[in-house]
Amino acid sequence: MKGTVKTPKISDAVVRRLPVYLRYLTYLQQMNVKTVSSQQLGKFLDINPAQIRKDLAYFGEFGRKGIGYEIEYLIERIRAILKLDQRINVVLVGAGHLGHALSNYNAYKKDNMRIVAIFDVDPGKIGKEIAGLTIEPLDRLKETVREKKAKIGIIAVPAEAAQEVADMLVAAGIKAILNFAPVNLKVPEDVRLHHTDLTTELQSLAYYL
Amino acid sequence: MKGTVKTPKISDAVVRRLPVYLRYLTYLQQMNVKTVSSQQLGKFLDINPAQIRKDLAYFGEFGRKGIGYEIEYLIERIRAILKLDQRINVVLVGAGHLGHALSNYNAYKKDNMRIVAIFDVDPGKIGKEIAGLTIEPLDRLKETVREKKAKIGIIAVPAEAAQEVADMLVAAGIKAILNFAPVNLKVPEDVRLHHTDLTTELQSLAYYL
DNA sequence: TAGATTGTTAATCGATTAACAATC
DNA sequence: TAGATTGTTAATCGATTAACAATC
Repeated sequence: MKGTVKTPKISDAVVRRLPVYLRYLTYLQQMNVKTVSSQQLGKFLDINPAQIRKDLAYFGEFGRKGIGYEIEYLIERIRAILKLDQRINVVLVGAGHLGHALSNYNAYKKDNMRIVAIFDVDPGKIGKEIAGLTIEPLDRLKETVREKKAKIGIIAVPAEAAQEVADMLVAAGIKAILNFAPVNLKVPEDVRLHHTDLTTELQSLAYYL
Repeated sequence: MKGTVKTPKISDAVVRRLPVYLRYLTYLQQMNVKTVSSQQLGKFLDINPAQIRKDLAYFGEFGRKGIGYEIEYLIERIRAILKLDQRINVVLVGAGHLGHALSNYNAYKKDNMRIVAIFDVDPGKIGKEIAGLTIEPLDRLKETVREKKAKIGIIAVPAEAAQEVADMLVAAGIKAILNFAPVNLKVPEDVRLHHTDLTTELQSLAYYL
């Protein structure tokens, strides 16, 4: 399938900066600031102002020459770009401490992103509540993903179980996975896989000592 | 330029791949594999073989032409590069669910990296044990960092408290910080700061839906 | 040996930064 | 208006990939 060139290819680096902009803009909004320039944003975030302007310009003309960006409007636009203006349901697999920590992020403000189900294999955990959600057995995954129309899956299980869980998420129709297990997962090309790994973070940090 | 030794500047991207190599090499070692080529490594890790060879060549000639890399030796060398052959003490601030999850990574094999102290401000938590460590009050931070010769600090506190904790870690002499709070911290230039942020990860993932 | 694979240089690709006309 | 700031093109920088002589 070549040729659907509607959107210019946006690099992952750009996409990853958008939530960073969003967070600071939201903070400024709370401070009752109305407009901000790429200069000011860049100074606080340690990002080159030209880069900020370029990042935003991929998606439209959000600023006003001589003025800067109107904060409320820019927040609205970035949220739309990231699809945060729509309801996005997330399922979480693994109800250990990490799973607990993650489910608490649920309380996240006016975000439409919500963890709507938590799964575990441990019979001792199944049936218990975390953050208002009842822990379900893993074999309910596919059914629940369908029922809740979940689009994102989070893997917070031990490394040994992670690939199996990933396969189950894929089989359930999940197209975006955030993996916290310290292992390189294999997923089909049409599934977006992000990986956050404490071990890797700490080990690479050690290099700079 | 005879006599001038150019210290090749190693990019962060390279450093971040080393732990990934290390993890797969360790797996291969457990599988009793003795040697591996950049080709094989690259195929499994989805990394260009030339890049793997180049990454490793920054640090020395670890392979043998026509053969590949001897796994045990390469593991040893990467561990030395990352300073994982030395004892590295880590302090963790924040004994919530995330802190719990992080301290469990302690059990990490033959790693010489160890979380040696956990801090919190909550009087209800101070004195309790996590993973064999007694939670200390935050005002003991400086003293404990010195006593234990800790080199890395992990911030696992709410966003509002994160900058203050960062300042305390810096004041205590910590030179490398891993921040899990969803906020942009300011630290002196000589302090290495890495940031892992669930919110940002999830939000950027939403873009790809 | 001959095939395989490294280490390294050169080529390519992509991302960041500088510069500036347009314009608020 | 005149100063400020965007959006965008051009220049630069850096990272990835290809290619290949050296050699196991």
